[in-house]
Amino acid sequence: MPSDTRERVLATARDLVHAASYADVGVDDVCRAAGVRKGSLYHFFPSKAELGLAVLERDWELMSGVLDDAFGREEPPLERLDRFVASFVALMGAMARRLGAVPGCPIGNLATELPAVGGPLGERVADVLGRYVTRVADTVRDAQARGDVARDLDPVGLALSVVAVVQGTAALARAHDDLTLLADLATTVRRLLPPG
Amino acid sequence: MPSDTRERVLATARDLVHAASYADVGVDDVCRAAGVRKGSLYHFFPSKAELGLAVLERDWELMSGVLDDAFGREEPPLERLDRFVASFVALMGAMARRLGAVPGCPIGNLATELPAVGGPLGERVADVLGRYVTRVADTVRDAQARGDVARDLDPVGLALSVVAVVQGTAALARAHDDLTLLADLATTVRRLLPPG
DNA sequence: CTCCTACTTGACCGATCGGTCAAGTTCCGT
DNA sequence: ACGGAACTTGACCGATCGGTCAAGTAGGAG
Repeated sequence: MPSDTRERVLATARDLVHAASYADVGVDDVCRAAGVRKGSLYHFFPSKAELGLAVLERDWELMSGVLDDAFGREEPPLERLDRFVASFVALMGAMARRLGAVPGCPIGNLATELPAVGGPLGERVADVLGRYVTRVADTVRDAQARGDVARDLDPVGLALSVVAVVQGTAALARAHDDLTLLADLATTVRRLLPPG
Repeated sequence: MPSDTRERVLATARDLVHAASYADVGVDDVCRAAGVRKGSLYHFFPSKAELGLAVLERDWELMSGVLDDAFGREEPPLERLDRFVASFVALMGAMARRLGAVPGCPIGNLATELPAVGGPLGERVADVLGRYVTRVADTVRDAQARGDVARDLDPVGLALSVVAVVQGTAALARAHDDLTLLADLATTVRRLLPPG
C-alpha cells in the first residue's frame, strides 16, 4: 500500500482547510491533527503551497468522480446534469455533517484563496476550473445535439454560467451556514439552459 | 473634514485586500502602503478583523450605490436589473484596471474569507449578503407585479440565484484573470428570471 | 547479516504576524 | 495662553508562521 502517512496528512489538511480556509490552517495545525511531526509532512510535501495544491487536486478528483458518475449514465443529457447537481448538493450535505459547518464548493473556495499566493499556483487553479467547465460544456453540447437546449448558444458560455451559479450558491450557503439555500439549485441550473 | 488618516488607511486596505486577499495582506503592509505608523492604524481600528469588516462595509456602500443608481430609475424592473449588471461589470473593469488584476466580487471575496475567522464576524458578513439579496428581491417583486416575471416563483429564491451567478462569475473571472468572462452576464441573469 | 533507502523524530531557525504602549505632537475650544 | 482631547510616533512584545536539519529508526533487497 502507498504511504499511509502521506494520505493521512492530505486527508487531514483537506478537512481543516474546508472547515476553515487555506490561510487559517497552519502547517502545525495539520501536523497536530494528523498525528505527524513536521519533518514527515515536509518529506512528502515540499511546501505548504504544494500541500494546498494537493488538496485542490484531491478535491478535483472528488468532483471528477461525481461528474463521471452523473455524466456516464444512459440518460438524456439534461437529466445527467440534474444528477450532477443532486450529487453535488448531497456532497455538500455530507461535508457539512462531517465538518460541522457548511463548506462552500471546495474547488471554488481554493480558487478564491490560492491565486492570491500568485505565480504558477494560479495557473493550476485556473486549469482545474477549466477542466470543470469543459466537462459541463460537453454535456451541454450533447443536450444541444438532441435539441434539448437551444443550438445557437455557446455551450462553453452556458457551462460557465452553470458552474458559476453552482459555485456562487455554495458560497452563499457557506456564508449563511445554511444548506437549504442549495435546495432549488437543480431548478436554477435548468433555467440557465433554455430549450431550443 | 473627517480624519484623513482613517480614510487613507481604509482605502489602502481595500485596494490591497482586493488585489490579493484578506489573509495575505498584513497590517504592516497596509501601514507601509498608506504611509502610516501602526499605532495610528490601531487608533482607528481596534483589530485587523475590524479593519477587514470596515473594508467589507465600504464595499457594501459601493455596491449599494450601484444598486441605488440602477434600481432608482424610471424604467421597467428588468431593465433596471440590466443596468445593475452593466454597472457591476463596469465596476469590475475599473477595479481591474486600477489594481492590475481582475478582482472578484468584493463582497463575495470577503464573504468567503472572513467567516473562517469565526464568531460575530460571520454574522455581519451574512448580514451584508442578506441586504444585497433583499435589494435584488425587491426589484424581482416589481417585475412580478408587472407580470414580467412568473408570479408563482419565490422572489427571494430568484434573487438568490441572481446574486449567486453574479458572484460566481466574478470569482471565475478572477481565477482566470479574464474580464471577458463577464461579457454575457446580463443575458445569463435574464435567463434566471423567466417570464410568466 | 548488511546495506541502503524510505521514513521519522524533535530540536531549532529567522521572519513575520497582530498587537501594545509610553511618550510625544497637533489642534481646538475656552 | 492654557488645558485637554485627538492623534502620531517608534520602539517593543510574545506568539506563531513556514521551513530546516542532523540524527535516528524501520524494513526490504542482496
